[in-house]
Amino acid sequence: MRATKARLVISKASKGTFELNQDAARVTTIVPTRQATRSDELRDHLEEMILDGRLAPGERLDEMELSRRFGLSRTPVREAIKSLLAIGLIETRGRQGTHVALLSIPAIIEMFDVMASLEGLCAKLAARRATPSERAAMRAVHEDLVKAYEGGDPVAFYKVNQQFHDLLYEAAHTHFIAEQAIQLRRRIGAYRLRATYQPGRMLGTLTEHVRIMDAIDAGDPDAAQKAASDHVQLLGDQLTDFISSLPPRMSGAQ
Amino acid sequence: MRATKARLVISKASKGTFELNQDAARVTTIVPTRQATRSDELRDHLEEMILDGRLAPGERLDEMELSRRFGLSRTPVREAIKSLLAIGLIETRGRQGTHVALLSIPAIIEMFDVMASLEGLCAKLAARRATPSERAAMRAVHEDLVKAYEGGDPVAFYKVNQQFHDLLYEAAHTHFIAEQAIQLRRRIGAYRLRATYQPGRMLGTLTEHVRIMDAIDAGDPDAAQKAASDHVQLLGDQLTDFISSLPPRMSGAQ
DNA sequence: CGCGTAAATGGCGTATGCAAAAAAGACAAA
DNA sequence: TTTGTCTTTTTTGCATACGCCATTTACGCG
Repeated sequence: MRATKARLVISKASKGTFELNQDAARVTTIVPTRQATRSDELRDHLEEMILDGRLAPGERLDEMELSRRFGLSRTPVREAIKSLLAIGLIETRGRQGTHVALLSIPAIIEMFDVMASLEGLCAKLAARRATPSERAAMRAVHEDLVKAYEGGDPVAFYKVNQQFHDLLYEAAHTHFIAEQAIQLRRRIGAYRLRATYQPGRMLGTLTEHVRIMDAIDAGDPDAAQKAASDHVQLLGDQLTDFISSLPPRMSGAQ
Repeated sequence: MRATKARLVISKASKGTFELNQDAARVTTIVPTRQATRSDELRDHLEEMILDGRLAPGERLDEMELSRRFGLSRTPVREAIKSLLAIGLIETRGRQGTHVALLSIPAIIEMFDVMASLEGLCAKLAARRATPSERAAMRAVHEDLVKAYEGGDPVAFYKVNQQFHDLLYEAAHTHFIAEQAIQLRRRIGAYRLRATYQPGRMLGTLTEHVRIMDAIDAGDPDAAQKAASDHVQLLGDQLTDFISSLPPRMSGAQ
């Protein structure tokens, strides 16, 4: 198989380019983002598949099958798998191949605990550090979220909601914490999406977001921390209630 | 280079065996732990080298050099690197190879913030869940810690202190949170050791530990959470003060 | 003497082949 | 029927080879 063979373009082409980092009006630094390798693309693609449920928890990831399916050799496949292994999204069971990680319900609860802490930290910092434009951006996205709610589109709601939280991380001006939060969000993303469908959750989200934004605007770090933490905790509670109510076979959790 | 060539046994031989998981008196599940591959060994070894400073922040990791040095081909080296990349211990700068991650001071501060949250969560859970024997074990290790303090041995103190925190995680009966805490502790471990040498830190640690244990014994989750969180936060504050006081060249942080 | 362009070199990403180990299956014996 | 062992097959782990890209260096031209 040579380079002439049709190469599958796996995911978004947002990589392999340059990011223009316009700090001030004058300086324009060019940060060369490493162009995505096939291994990177596959990793992102697999991650996406896991998160949106195309790869169910427990499902097997066969190296050769993936090679065939995506038209590359086993080497990049193995490297992608190694990455996902290190994050904890997948796990190896002896010699029986690698499988999408199964999350126990206690583990999910713990994850939401941690997530709540992280979001709380971000909100606390945002209350101290957010610029006026960042606050405005959050309000603006919140308007979008209201629209998505009124439109009754859970998927759009889920996406816009994610934007809101991204803005929160940005407003906190953190690097490590935001990174951890995003990584954790990925791990529980598959479950989190389901929570959106819970009755009353979308409306609850809206009011909770307002509470967070108000605290940030008021410059009250403690209130912001509590508001954000509670927000995530409520989500987690509702989700775990939901999962617990399902028959074990359907829950996707062992 | 064939298998006959002398193979470097890199690290602890704790893997490649079976773990007996005796749940009750009757059931004995056997969890086959995958035997450590060369890639895994190298990953652990590199991680150790990074943490104890043999690989300095910013130092380059050359694939071929590592292959030569450890007597294996580039493939397992690359896989080990991929794993460390995913964790964030190393990073790739453009096309110039991979380097040990440089931690900025703000990043270190954030890490201690997160660490404080995680420890707080564990303490909170421990206050609710710790068994009498677990509480007793913490007291016992604390006695060792006092002895290490009286003996004036910072390295021993550091190690026993780590034991204490491990016991805290255990008493919390968590899996995910403890895992996260340990992983994070590894990332800031190199800096944390230095904090032990700060004047008054060892004594402070002792009194703070007592506060944590008292809260746990009293069954007061909130007090335990705050005590543990404050404990880590104090450590972090003192450490960042110390690092900030160093000339930039010596700090190991950019 | 400086700058731009082209060749060279070093390193990285990917493909492929081989060997070993473990799981699965078949067959025989108790 | 069940169990134990041997064989087969599947799959993983590692080594090696090759092509490409980027950086660097050297040479020529202005």
